[in-house]
Amino acid sequence: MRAGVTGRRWRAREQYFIGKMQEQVEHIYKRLYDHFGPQNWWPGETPFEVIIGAVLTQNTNWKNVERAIGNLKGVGLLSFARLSELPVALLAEYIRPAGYYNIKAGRLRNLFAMIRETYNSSMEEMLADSTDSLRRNLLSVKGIGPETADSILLYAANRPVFVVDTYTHRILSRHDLICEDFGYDEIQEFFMDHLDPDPSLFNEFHALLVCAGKEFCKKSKPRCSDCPLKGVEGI
DNA sequence: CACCAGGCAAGTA
DNA sequence: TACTTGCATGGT
Repeated sequence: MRAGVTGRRWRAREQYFIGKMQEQVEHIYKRLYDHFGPQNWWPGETPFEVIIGAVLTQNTNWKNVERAIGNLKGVGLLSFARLSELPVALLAEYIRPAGYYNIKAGRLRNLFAMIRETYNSSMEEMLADSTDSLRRNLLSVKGIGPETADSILLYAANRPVFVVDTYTHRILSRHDLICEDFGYDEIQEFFMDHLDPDPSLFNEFHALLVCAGKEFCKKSKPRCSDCPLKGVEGI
């Protein structure tokens, strides 16, 4: 009996904090949206282009990625059939502007091999797989980590998966919304536990965080004076 | 000139 | 397990 009452109180208390956290996460989104407006991130014309972009943008400015993709597009190589047959040294040359071009050429080849073996070289088949299965298969590829995998899931496959990047970690920890030592999965949970699983919301939210990071949360500027999240703190 | 960008894996102790 | 290093171009 007493245990029941305690349990109820504990649950009520827990519900209260979950509610507060939800408000907080939605509040962050609203602040960013009000300040930056809709981003409408469509990082490619086709799912395949989005996938290539996701790998090429690893620790790299998007502007450089556009150049690399432009090179491939310019010679009509931007399809799985053409690109997966291209010799790795040649692929590296085309994507040179994206930096780390030898590493990334190898990573793309690893990804192509997985698509060939697991999804019969079919984009359609791959994009029709379940979110969990596709994520596992992407993570099994050498050179595809959690952020790249989740970017593909969200931006190419339109799945409700929150993408975490260095800006996300930096912004949240500087505002004491998460612990500094939170890892990728913990940060992802922070969002996914408190938001409706809506791909377009996750898409916009991630884009807004990147936008805010670029302007107000540089590595070199420990504190920023007029960031749109000023005053927002953890509970 | 220095520092940074929408990471990831391999090496070291 | 926890920390460090290599990978590389192009912009500020």
